[in-house]
Amino acid sequence: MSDSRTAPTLNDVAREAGVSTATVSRCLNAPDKVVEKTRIRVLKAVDRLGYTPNFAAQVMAAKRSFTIGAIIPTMDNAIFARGLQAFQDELRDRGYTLLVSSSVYSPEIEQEQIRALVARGADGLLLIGHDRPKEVYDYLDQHQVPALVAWSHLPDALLPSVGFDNHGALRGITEKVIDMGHRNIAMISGVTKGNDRARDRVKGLRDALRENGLDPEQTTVIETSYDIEQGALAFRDLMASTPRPTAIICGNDVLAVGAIREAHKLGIAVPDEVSITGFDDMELANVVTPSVTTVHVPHREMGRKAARELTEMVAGTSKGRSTCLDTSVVMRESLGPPPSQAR
Amino acid sequence: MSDSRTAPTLNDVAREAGVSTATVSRCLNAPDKVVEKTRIRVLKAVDRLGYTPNFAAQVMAAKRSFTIGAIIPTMDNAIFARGLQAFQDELRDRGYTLLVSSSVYSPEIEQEQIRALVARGADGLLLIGHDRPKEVYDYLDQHQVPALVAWSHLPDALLPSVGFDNHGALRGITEKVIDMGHRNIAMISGVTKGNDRARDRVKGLRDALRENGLDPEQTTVIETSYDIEQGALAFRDLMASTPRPTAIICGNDVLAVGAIREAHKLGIAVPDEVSITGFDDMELANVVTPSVTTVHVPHREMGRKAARELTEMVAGTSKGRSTCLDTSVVMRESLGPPPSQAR
DNA sequence: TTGTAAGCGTTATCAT
DNA sequence: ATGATAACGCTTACAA
Repeated sequence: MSDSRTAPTLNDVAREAGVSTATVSRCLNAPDKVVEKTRIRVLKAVDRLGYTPNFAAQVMAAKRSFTIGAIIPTMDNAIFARGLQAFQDELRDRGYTLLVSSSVYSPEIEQEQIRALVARGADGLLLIGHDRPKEVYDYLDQHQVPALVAWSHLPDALLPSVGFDNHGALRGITEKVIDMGHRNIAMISGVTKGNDRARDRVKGLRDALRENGLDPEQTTVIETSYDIEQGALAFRDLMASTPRPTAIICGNDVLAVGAIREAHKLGIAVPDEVSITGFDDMELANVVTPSVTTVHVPHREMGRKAARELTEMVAGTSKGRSTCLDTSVVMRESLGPPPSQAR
Repeated sequence: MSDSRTAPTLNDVAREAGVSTATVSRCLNAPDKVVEKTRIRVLKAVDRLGYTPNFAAQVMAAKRSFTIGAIIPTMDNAIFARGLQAFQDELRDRGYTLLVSSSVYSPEIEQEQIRALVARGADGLLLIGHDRPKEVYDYLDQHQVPALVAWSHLPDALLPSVGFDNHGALRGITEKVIDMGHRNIAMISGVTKGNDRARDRVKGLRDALRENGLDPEQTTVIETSYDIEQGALAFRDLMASTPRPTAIICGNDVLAVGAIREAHKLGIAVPDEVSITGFDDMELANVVTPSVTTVHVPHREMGRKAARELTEMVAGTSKGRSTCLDTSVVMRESLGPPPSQAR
């Protein structure tokens, strides 16, 4: 039917239907502005040719893409999966398409991906956390691209955020650990450089210790990447130190699971000999043995709320409102009182 | 510096540097076609204005985007994460950007996402599995978009694929189970509709049973979505049936982990009372207790190979070669001999 | 080596 | 209600 092996354009459709390109465009974008008879004819032509609008051309002409970009630190584990899926679902409902890419926890790559997404006409951007070079913010400002931060909440940051209080959450779980009777506590944290969530969590630990008369300076904090293997390694180190901590607070469930696995391997009973806690309440946390006491984060709600807020920002209905969602500690098996000889 | 609150264009740069737009374009795309002195002047202007090329315009003019799209069934768990990360890494090395979206296991959404990605000028597409309406293939054909299938390998499919033999892999693990002495085997499978991987795995089970003198008709196969909770539910059903199976083969590690968790809850010992196997060798599988005997899939290798093949297809260097990667059974704790009274 | 200008496929503003 | 036609920002012959 078509003259050659190439995608049909508006022009082809117009010719096929015997109308102008303007009419075809209207049929597609404002059907009520064209009389039924012509419309049917045009739509038939569209069907016959299998026409799909060229997006690049649309973006150029309309300066609007109904596309939202999201850049997450990693796709390699499920930390961001649930929240992002909810984000996409809500966006779909609102007529937007989500494009995702990963920065592999590298600021340079994130910057590159931001440029890629913006250049691609993304109407808005979802970013994770607030930590990034100032020039990125300048860039967003110059290009007038609305951006929203998730997974972190800072009231007076450069960008609005739909997140939660990482500092408070970790302080909360630390308090539970202290209430259990633990006095010798260590932490396995994610890499804090360029990661405000990880940094706030460590701060939360320190503050909770201080407020309870414990010395933050005497507390070991091992920093490592979010990886089961790394969690295991860090745990092994911690168990070799004297005095051995009776509770290990992990900055993330993945690390906690790594620690639990290593404990199992070393024949150290959890929580009888050492307690372990996580953060995120990933599915993983409730599946390992013992199940992980952790901080529950309302990922789905965060994703949905972020989608709503960001689309409103894009539509110009909102200047960007920040939301702080509640987290809670989920008590499971991996946290118990310290062994009696340690008292 | 800039006249207004809008992104600078080629024209702005050209004016700023006192050259034509063609020269600016050349500086960016073919630097050696312009003399050093001009180039420096231009690049300075680019810098000063914070210029980023408008991608839509580039795509329209050059009909090339250096973008690859991937549509995966879900981001909600880690099944595709590892392979996809490797895919992206390799693409980056080759100068391509990856855009991912999820179809939520729905053919309609997949189709919509394909159109979105193609309309956005994706140079090539990565799809999961071969099962989809013919019109999708027609669409890809008409738009001349190279596409590659992963996670599945079918020699004579419409699209080339870099995957593995789902049928053979499940047959392989079933044989191990039979060799262990099991005669009463059941399966918890993923949804097979529109999913050739899941379907091939079920077929693999049936064939292995038949080849070993067992009756596939007498074997219960429960079909459910890839979800820990669903795996748990299915396991509970299976345990309530008579005669109770002594081994449960799961179509996926997520299901296996759900089953293990439920066994734990029901006080059924794994593998002493019932053996459980998985598929994929996700990180998860080696972290639960007992660890899951499963089919190892070379996800990273698959991702890298797929990226190489697809970029070659895009470049026109390859017409699309299919590769079948090897899988292997990883023996862990969840598979053991059947309880003696069941013999 | 550099500039000119014709597209690329839409949308949107005017006319008609 | 429909049709011309000028953008949109870039690439790329072709000219100079």
